[in-house]
Amino acid sequence: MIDETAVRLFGEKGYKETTIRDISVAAGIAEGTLYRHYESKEALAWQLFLRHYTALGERFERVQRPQSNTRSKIAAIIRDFCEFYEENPKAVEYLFFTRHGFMQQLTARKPNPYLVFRRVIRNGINRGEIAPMDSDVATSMIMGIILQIIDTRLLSGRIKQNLSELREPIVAACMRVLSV
Amino acid sequence: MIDETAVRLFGEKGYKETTIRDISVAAGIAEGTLYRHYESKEALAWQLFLRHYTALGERFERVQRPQSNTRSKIAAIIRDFCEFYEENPKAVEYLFFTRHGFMQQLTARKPNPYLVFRRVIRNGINRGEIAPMDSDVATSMIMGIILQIIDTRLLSGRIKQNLSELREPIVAACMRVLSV
DNA sequence: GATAAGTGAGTAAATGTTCACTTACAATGA
DNA sequence: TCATTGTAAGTGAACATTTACTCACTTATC
Repeated sequence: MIDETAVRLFGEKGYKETTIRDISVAAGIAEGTLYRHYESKEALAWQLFLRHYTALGERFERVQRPQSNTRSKIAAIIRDFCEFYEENPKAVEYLFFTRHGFMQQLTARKPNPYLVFRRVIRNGINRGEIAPMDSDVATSMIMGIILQIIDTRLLSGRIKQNLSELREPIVAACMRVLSV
Repeated sequence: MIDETAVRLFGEKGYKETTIRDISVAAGIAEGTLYRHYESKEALAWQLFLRHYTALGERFERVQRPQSNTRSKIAAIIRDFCEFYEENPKAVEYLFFTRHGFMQQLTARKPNPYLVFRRVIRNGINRGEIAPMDSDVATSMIMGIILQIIDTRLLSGRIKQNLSELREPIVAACMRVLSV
């Protein structure tokens, strides 16, 4: 309960603007209770970030592996991202839209969605299944397409469809970016 | 001096994590001085946001107008965005990466980069110069491609090139997304 | 009965804002 | 030309509020 509430509030309002009081009230516990589970607000935020980021990386790895060619690997990851968002939108908002400094603190040891994605793209380029290009640039472009749609939906409300309804147009656009 | 310093700090650290003290020290003024120019910290942040967001919208309008077809209008806007970022990276970071709630408070009265971009895309679709698609989704995809490259560069340092070096690959990728 | 989990008033530090006072300077009048 | 006056800008100590965190004490669980 603490964890879900904290992720939700961090995602909705941001780290700094979410207070321990906010979390404890929303989770229905006392402020002191939180410190039985986490050493500090910072430790709470970091552990939640790492847990969800790693979980997403593991999912990406799991869905791309059984696919035989680059095109279907990439499509599988994008579809999985859409699904993950529908399951846990607040986690995605927390991971990608909150300006915690946690991205910089990541090591390559644990599953990392960005790196999984990049490896698939890089392999695709090496095998000649994708037009040659900088793999970091390509990965950023693809992630940007997805994330900005989510962001526009959230902030402006101009996009009315669910992400799952937009899944195939997103896949198609990403394929065009990679010329695959 | 106050304005430049505030935009820089808001962009680097975020609104909430930037204190009045931070700004006044960095700008070399007393804390009280700030309140001779702005009514509150919130008013400062909002006015700076509006000023830069409007300026970007005006630029987009100015560079797209003389172009004769949709393809070159879009290319002109994207190139101008890259240029704007090189001129004032902190402003871009503040406008697009800081989770202020200001996007929601915008009216359509003043020049708005998103809406300029969307209108060009929409007109292109109506004239048959772009494949039919939801114009909000298309606009988000294009902006996402650019913004995520900036973001990855900033947060992970994996992308080493300047944005201007990546300008033409970005334009090409956006064209492919719009099938134009 | 021992260990873990829960509680919430209390604490010290941080932060946005105020205000009485000072400085800068342009306009006015002799 | 100099003195006077009015206005805007600058200053930073003081203030009230917020906030992360602590701790002595209680409750639950095995």
